[in-house]
Amino acid sequence: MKTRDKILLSSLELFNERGERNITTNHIAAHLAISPGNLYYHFRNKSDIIYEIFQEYENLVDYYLDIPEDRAITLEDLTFYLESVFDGLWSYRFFHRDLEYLLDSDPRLRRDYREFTNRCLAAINRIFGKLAEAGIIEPQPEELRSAMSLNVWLVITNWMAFLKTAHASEESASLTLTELKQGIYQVLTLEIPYLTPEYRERVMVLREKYRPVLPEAAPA
Amino acid sequence: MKTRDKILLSSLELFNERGERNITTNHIAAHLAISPGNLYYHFRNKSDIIYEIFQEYENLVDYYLDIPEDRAITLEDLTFYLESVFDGLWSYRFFHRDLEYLLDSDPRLRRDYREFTNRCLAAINRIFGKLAEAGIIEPQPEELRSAMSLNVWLVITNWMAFLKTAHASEESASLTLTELKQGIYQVLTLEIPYLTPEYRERVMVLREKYRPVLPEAAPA
DNA sequence: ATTATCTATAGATCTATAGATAATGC
DNA sequence: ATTATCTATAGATCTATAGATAATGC
Repeated sequence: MKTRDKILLSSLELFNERGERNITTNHIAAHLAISPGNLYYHFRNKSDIIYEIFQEYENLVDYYLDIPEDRAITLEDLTFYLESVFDGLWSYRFFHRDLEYLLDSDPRLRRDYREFTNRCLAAINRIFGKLAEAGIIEPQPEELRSAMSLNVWLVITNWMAFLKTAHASEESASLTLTELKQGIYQVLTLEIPYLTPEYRERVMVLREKYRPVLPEAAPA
Repeated sequence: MKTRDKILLSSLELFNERGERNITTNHIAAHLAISPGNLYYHFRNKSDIIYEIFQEYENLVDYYLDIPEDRAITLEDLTFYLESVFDGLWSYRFFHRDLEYLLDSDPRLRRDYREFTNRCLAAINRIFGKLAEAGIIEPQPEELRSAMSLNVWLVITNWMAFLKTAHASEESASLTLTELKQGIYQVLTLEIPYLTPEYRERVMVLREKYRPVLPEAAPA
């Protein structure tokens, strides 16, 4: 593998494990056993590395959220979308952790991320529309559907922070992909009141598979 | 005012305006026109300053979320709780922005914040219970009520990040308390399907007051 | 010839303390 | 006497570059 790609890969790994804020260009170079000078030969600075990693993330999610126009949607499709989005969040989990700082530091990233969010919201909205067409949920007015889509997005993008800050009783290192996917339980909770009688039971069974194991309130 | 209190106040102000990550002990001292040495006379380090500020935040929210045991809850109470929580978020808005890093840096804060979250979740849960008692929403099984409470919490604590990252078209500095409170619209959206016929219209009118003005998709 | 890499380092911070001095409260 | 403050600074990073050297591809 080319050094340039190794830098991107190691950076992602280190960012995910220890947080972007805790990783400097020195750390990345040291981890790869190359000189800092070499790293700066391939990238102008840390921001450029992050920007490229974001573009990978964006492409991945865009690819998964490509909603078919020509056919009806199924419960299996819905499961796939949810699983994929949480897979993406997991692989690039450093990103949302320091999102605000990253966007403040790089105008390109701010612009791209805003558009990315809009695409995701539009995709969620379209999924709600197709779920209604498929008779899985009751159709809702556009106004409500948009607000619901936004709530889905807020729950999805905040679930990991919740796990890392409130759930984990000790070090945050212990977070697993399985726990992360329990966020699907929370997303499906949002849809319960809108389910059609025909699908209600099937969705409840699906939801049950992701039930989070919440911690006891910590002892005083 | 005592220098110690001035340090706490200025720190909060600077953290909120420019982000905790961008503010060093030097910045705080310079802003107050005192020497760094003086700052370190009053606080052992930045973490200690943040910990005290968190305790203020915690006390404020605990005070607002004191749910009365002896009487029924009204729609005005609900409005008060929602407004208060967003007021608290606004006053200490730096906190959630860098939450994960802050908790990783200070075990006391991690422990306290976890308990704080649990108290907030319990309060939301209790509010749902009392709303049902008051005939504002339909009663729901405990299982569902807990999941709903968690979703409310996820929406509340992520709304500001959404505004700052996706909504704001230019600099993040422009965020206002009014925009922040439009998060109430999103929270009330979660409750719509559970409203009783008697209260449905009144809650919809209340919700309408907080309707967010969402941005157009940015031009390419 | 061009591309990739290393060594060495300047310059910019930041944290935190030691030690001297000034201000305050009995 | 005690509390509050300042000056000065050591020590630890981190970013980013200049300039030399090594490796690679025609």
